[in-house]
Amino acid sequence: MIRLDVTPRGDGCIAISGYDSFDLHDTCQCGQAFRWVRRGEVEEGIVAGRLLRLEQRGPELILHAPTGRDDVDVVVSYFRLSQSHSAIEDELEALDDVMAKAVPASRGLRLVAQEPWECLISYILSANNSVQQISRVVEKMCDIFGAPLAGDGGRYTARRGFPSPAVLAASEECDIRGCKAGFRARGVCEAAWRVASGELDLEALRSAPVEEARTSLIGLHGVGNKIADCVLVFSLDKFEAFPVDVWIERAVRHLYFGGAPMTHARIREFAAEHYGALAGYAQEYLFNYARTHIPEVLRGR
DNA sequence: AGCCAGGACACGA
DNA sequence: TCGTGTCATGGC
Repeated sequence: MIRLDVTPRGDGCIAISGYDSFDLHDTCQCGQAFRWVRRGEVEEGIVAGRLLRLEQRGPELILHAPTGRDDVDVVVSYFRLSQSHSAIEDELEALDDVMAKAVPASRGLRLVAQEPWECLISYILSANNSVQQISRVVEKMCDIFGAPLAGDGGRYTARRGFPSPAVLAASEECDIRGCKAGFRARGVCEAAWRVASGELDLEALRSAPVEEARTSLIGLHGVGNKIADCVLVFSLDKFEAFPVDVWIERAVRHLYFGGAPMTHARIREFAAEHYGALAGYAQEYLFNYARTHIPEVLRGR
């Protein structure tokens, strides 16, 4: 547990400092969450219906024009700033020579605590899709179905909050398709029905055992192992999960097994055994590393 | 023009 | 239980 310093400043900003290893841009732009927009040095995002505008200046994280005093709490818990992240990075780096390269390449990359509902829908939209396109579809859904932001009054952005389960449950599948969701629209609607009706309680999954939570998620149309694992790691604090996508598959095969073909099941098995409770963190460093170093990876380092 | 993207699913062998 | 075609959409 880390003690943070929170300092209100004359210009209306609030400065947060005292956290250890944290890189704002890497964390916001790595593709784990889809609503962060980089505007110069400022990262603009919407969390819990609040507009957050953040800037990292050396050891300080500046929160621009907070709309309420508990914006700080949202920022701290979303980025897990009270957590000692360098301890996790140290442990991973010491684990093997792949991590010894992957971690320094993205030092300060955090696993953010997304809201489970937004995370679930975002990742249903991620199936066979690109980060860029996922972001575009999510933003369009917010434009059409989302509520205006509390407190902002349109001063800084015209963006809206993520649509509630009730609103999406009341929408038509063809309207979701209109946001360019494609074949994923059915899964979005079905998830909305199940959550809005109370049949699926996402918050309750946070305190459930991993396997139980995974089984509940996989019961949804359009949610298989990979997407379930993303929801588990990125929003339900199940850091032992290890989402295997095309990039992770390449990274594990080429960096650990000499390029030999492997099933996803075998990769997940390897991750559980090799990374244990830190698998989710390892996965995020590998994902970034593979995406930025993939030519070397494919050429055999 | 074709291949790929933070996959899942139904189908057939 | 394993592979394979299919599903929208857009960027490269």
